[in-house]
This record gives sequence, C-alpha cells and structure tokens, in this order.
Amino acid sequence: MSSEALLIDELLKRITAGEYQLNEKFPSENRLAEEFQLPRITVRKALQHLEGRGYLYSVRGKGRYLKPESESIHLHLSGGESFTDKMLASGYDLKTVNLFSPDIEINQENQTYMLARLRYINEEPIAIHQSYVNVEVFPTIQNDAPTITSMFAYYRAHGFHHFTNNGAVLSVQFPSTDEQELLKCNNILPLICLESQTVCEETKKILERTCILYRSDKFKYRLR
Amino acid sequence: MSSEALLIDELLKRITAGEYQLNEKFPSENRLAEEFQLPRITVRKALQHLEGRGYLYSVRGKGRYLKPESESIHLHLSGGESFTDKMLASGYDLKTVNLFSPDIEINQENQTYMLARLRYINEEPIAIHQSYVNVEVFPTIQNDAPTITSMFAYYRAHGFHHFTNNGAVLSVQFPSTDEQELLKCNNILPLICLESQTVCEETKKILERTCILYRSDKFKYRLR
DNA sequence: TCATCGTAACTTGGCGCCAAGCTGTTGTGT
DNA sequence: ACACAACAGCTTGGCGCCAAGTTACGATGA
Repeated sequence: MSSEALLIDELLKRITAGEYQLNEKFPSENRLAEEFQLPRITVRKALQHLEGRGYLYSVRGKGRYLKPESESIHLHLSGGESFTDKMLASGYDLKTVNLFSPDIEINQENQTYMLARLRYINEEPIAIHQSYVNVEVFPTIQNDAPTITSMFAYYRAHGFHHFTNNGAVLSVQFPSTDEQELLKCNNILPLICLESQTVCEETKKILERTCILYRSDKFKYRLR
Repeated sequence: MSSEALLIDELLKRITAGEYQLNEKFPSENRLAEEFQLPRITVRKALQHLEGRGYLYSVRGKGRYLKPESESIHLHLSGGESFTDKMLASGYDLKTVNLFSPDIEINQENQTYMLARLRYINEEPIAIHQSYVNVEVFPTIQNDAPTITSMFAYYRAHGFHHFTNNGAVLSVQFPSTDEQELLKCNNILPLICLESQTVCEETKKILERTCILYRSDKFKYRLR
C-alpha cells in the first residue's frame, strides 16, 4: 500500500476517534509531513482526498479544518409515498426548487419532458429529482413546467389520484460538474441514483419515469 | 468550475461516446495538455481521477489505457434469500473465500464473533460479507469458523431452518486500505454497505448481524 | 542483409518550488 | 501609550522538473 493510502487510513482513525476539534485547525501539511516523515506533497494529496470526501475544508493561507459530520437522514426506499410526504412525516424542513430552463424540450423519441427539481433540507441541497413526464398523458407539461414543485399535486390536478411504482433500480454514480454545482459537493461524493416509474393505479398508465440523485453522505436508506 | 473538473467532464463525455478503443492507448498527458491548452499537471490530476474511478489504468513508460466496462450484476435487495442463492439463480459463477484469522476474538461486549468472507464472481472480488454471529446461540462458532463458507448451511446444521431479516439499512462508504486490497479497488470506489439482522422465524432469535460491503461498480440493485 | 546495441524520444510517477493568502509581532509615529 | 504599517513566518494552491520505464529508430558489426 502507498504511503498516501496509509496516511489516509491513519488520519481517518484519528478523526473518527475524535482526536481533532470541529472547526479548529487541523495540523498543517508541514506539521504532518514532519510527524509522518513524508514529503509534503504526499501529505497534501492525502488531505485533499479527505477534503474530497467531505471530512475537511481548507482556506488558503489559514489552514484546514474538520467539518462537522452531518446527521444522516433515514429514508425509506419503498412504497408509493412521495419524497415530500416522507420528509414532512419525519419532521424535516424540506424545500423544493424547480430547475426550469427554457432550453429543455420534449424528447421526440420517447415523448417525455424532463422536469428537474432540487431538494433542500435545512437549507442544504440533498437531492436532484428528475421527472421524465409522459407527454402523451400530459400534453401541456412544457408550458406548465415552470410552476410545478410537486409532481403528485400536478397529477392530482389532472385527475390521477392513486399511484404506485413498479420497482426501482438503485445504482451509485459520481456527480457531473453541473450536479456538483447544484448539490454543492465534491467530485468524489457518490450519488445514489434511484430510477423508477410512477404508474396510475386505476388506468395503469405510466405517468413518469423518475431518476433521483441523492447525496449519499446525507442519507441512510431503510429497506423493507 | 476548475479546469480539472471541466476536463474530467469532457473526457467522460468522450469515453461514454465511444471515442476511444478499449485496451488501446489513451492520449498521453502531454498530448491532452497540448489539445486543451492546460498545464500537464492539471491533465494528470484529471487522468488520475478517472483512474481512481476505474475508467483507465496506466503503465509507467507505456501509457494509459481504457478499461473495459464491467457488466453490472442485478441484485435483488429483498427477502430472506441468501446472496449465494440469488447469484446461483441468476447463473453467476460465485466463489466464496473464508477470511478466517486466528486473531479475531469474541466481542465480549455484545457477545458476537465476526466471521468474514470474500465473494468472487468470474474470479473477481465483488463483496465482503461480515457476519457478527450470536455467540449465545452458537457457542462453538470460534472453533467452527475456519471451515464455514455458507452461514445458512451452518445454521441449518444447528437446527435452524427458516430465516428472515428485519429490514436492512443501506449506506455508502469508501473502502479502508484493507478493503481496497481485498476487493482490488481504488480508494474512491464507493462501497454499498448493507446492514441487517438474520432472525430465526420459529424461535425469533437473532442469529447474526450482517454487514455486506459491495463494490458499487459491480451491482445495480432492484428494490421491490 | 540481418541482428544487436545504444540512444533518443516518448510515456507516467515522485516530489519541490514558487505564488498567493493570512496572521502575528515588532517598530515607528503621533 | 496606542494605533498603524511593514515584514516575517506560517498556511494552502498551482504548476514544473527530474526520475524511472518503455519503445522505436539508426548505426555498427558480423
């Protein structure tokens, strides 16, 4: 194993053992280089890796600081309940921002319109919701899109009242630069990608295909 | 956004668009530095990031090469079925290696014994199974441990025949150096961590607490 | 004409140097 | 005695230089 990898492990041990105070100065690159008898560049790479993972933040000229660990939100990955309802039921302060852009057009091939929303909890972005709405069922979706914050509310307004989803697929991916900006995260923060279809229980019509990108560091997922 | 981040995005676009041949030379650091008018060190960082994510591998003096993308295994995250049964049912060539070590002792605090197994598919390590076996139910587990490859078989041999689990919790973490060596992966490959308890249906005894670490790049997970 | 060896030109890898930012201490001026 | 400015010493950030490895081409010798 490389020196860098071993240093990362050792620093993680110390961090999880509580040896460093939150928001106080982490030992500098030079200090750690001296302590571990490693080149400063090796130490810097290890520290930058820990920054990438969200443990540290740095200010040029000042130093590096330990980030407070954010509390994980427990999310049930199951059932037809909307994300909004789940969060409200658990007492979280959820906010939704519509990421409408006039540039987005209907996908002619599969007749869907992509409507994206950014979800915040406690003023922090935690998920990107991408709904690929079935244009055949909702022909005016492109015009309606700028004002929508709840898809379920939109469906109810259009006469659909009971929903289910036919399973979901979960995978892990890294964020693109756009997603990094939206979610205010680093490029090595894994995102949980959850893909499913929302179906009307009565008519069995597919209303939308959904892709939700969750920051994996903000959630623990309960499975039934 | 930094130059490095934008370069990563652009190279990923090209990779997914199929612009590079598998196992053929990827453009060199100098070549890309010239093309994008960036310092070589910026290009190198971007390429090392892609290496970390598993897209590329490098040979000093020779060059960098695109790795073939491995097929994702679809795994159902549900039910009491064992991992072994699920993989065999899907036709995968699963192999299990017991990671027995005489150094591992019974945890006196919660009376469990940690038995770890490494899972291979097509000769590639894909998951680490850690079973924290209830010593009160299996007092001879420490002696039995070296020869166990199937926990369910072990339980059946001890008179337990029907199992369930009381939900599971899924989270994402990065591998430690030990886990990196076992799974033959880089330090930024996210691992899916699935924690659950295996319970005997008849007696309701907790047989084990399980923690499975899956390479997230090898699996897509189906939820019911 | 063919084979072998040496060198140059390519590749990636390891680590350092200089730049930019911040803070604390000391000296000078009012 | 206090306030302000300058400088030194600390911090992290950007990028380059030299080392190590591989390959291809040209020259020399048989």
